Amino acid sequence: MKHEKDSTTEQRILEAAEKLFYEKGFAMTHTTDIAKEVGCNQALVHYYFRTKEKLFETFFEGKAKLFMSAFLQAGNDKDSFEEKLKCKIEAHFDILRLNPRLPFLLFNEISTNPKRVETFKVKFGEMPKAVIESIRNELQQEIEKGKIRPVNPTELLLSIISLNAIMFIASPIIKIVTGASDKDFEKMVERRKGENVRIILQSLKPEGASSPGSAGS
Amino acid sequence: MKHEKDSTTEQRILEAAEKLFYEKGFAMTHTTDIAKEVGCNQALVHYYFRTKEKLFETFFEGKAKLFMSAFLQAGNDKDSFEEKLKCKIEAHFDILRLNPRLPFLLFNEISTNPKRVETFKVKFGEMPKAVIESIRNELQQEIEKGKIRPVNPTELLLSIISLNAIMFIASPIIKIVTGASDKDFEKMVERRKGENVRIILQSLKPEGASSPGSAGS
DNA sequence: TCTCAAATTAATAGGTCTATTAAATAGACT
DNA sequence: AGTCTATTTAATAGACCTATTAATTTGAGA
Repeated sequence: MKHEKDSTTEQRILEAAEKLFYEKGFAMTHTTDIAKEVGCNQALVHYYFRTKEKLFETFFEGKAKLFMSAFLQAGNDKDSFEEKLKCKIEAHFDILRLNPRLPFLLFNEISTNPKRVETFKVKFGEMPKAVIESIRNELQQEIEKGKIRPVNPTELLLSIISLNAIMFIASPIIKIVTGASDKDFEKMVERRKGENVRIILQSLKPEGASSPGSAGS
Repeated sequence: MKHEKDSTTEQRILEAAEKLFYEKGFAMTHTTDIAKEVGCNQALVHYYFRTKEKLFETFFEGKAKLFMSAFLQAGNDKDSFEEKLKCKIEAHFDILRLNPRLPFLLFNEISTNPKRVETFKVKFGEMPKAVIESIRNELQQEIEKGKIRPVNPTELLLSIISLNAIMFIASPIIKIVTGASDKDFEKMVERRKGENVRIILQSLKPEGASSPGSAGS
């Protein structure tokens, strides 16, 4: 009677599935591929996860939470608003760096598969709202002090997520366009992290701060 | 003998394919689906496009160029650098608004299918480089005048693309998180266009422009 | 009307993928 | 050793998908 959780085979199947789902998406990954990757019989994949759909959901749910987790914890010990925000941005960026295919997969599955939307709603729950409210609070204080211009927290969050995610979503195109090697690209990624912090912080500054030319409307 | 280009059927098949490829991606769209969408026999799809692969490439190539086209034409008649840039950003944004699934598809296919990378290289050719060089020129002049801080044109382009694309890539998540209706979302999109211009322009301002607090590193 | 090519369809070969089934294996416990 | 359960495999049913083929329809021109 052997049934320890995370024993070996089940775990290894899930890991192989993760790798392949990341690489090729749901539709292009077959249970046979997964079995081959693990080196086991294809029926085993179904033995443990019943259907490919369920296997994918296990994987998907596991990853979904990771995505925004950075915004909740990081930087709460820091004093200044800017430091806190910087920490959150960087923490999020680092999570994505460790899971470069994650944002893509998230957007992909939610866009193409109505089922995922439900999963996402249920599993994500109120987390994003909590994140947004927490940011709204912080923002409010700074806005009242006149240190930053009025900003919608949702939009701020979107800006951060988009700037952070894009390096990883667009990496193949970036490599093509710039002709960067993997090592070059790694450097670009690191640079980009700082750049994103700068862009965000600078975008928060109040109006009329050294505006050149006639930047009308 | 009937062989006018863009007659009807071939066109309609391509359009149906576009719709479905956008919605469900390459792998999840079947030639039978396309035929059903058109209301014709499935063999017709193959009659006109030989293989599903070729059909997709026709579609893909057609769309790929659209993506960056905005940066080449728009705003070249404007005087100030800021106006020019604003035009380009907005033109690009508007293209995406008309083709909301385009950025996603582009990233998706290039990421998951090595074949696409080649197609992209060949068909895109030097276009992105031309765009980048053109921007580099404009930037250089402004940087020398001290009106903006030193910025890598590639990174600027990436920032613009990412900010513009994200509304459309992430729209399902945004709708879930914010609970926005389609109409609300449409407003958000419009707002976002202006916001992106502002973020980009502000991010270009030189250092030390009304920096609040101790914005160290 | 007759002819011929293009357009369209019905039918199906051939391949692949998921999921199930039944049988074989291994390991713990008696 | 013998039993029992969990694990693993081989085999295959059943769907479904792409692509091809051969036959049918359509329409334009001789």
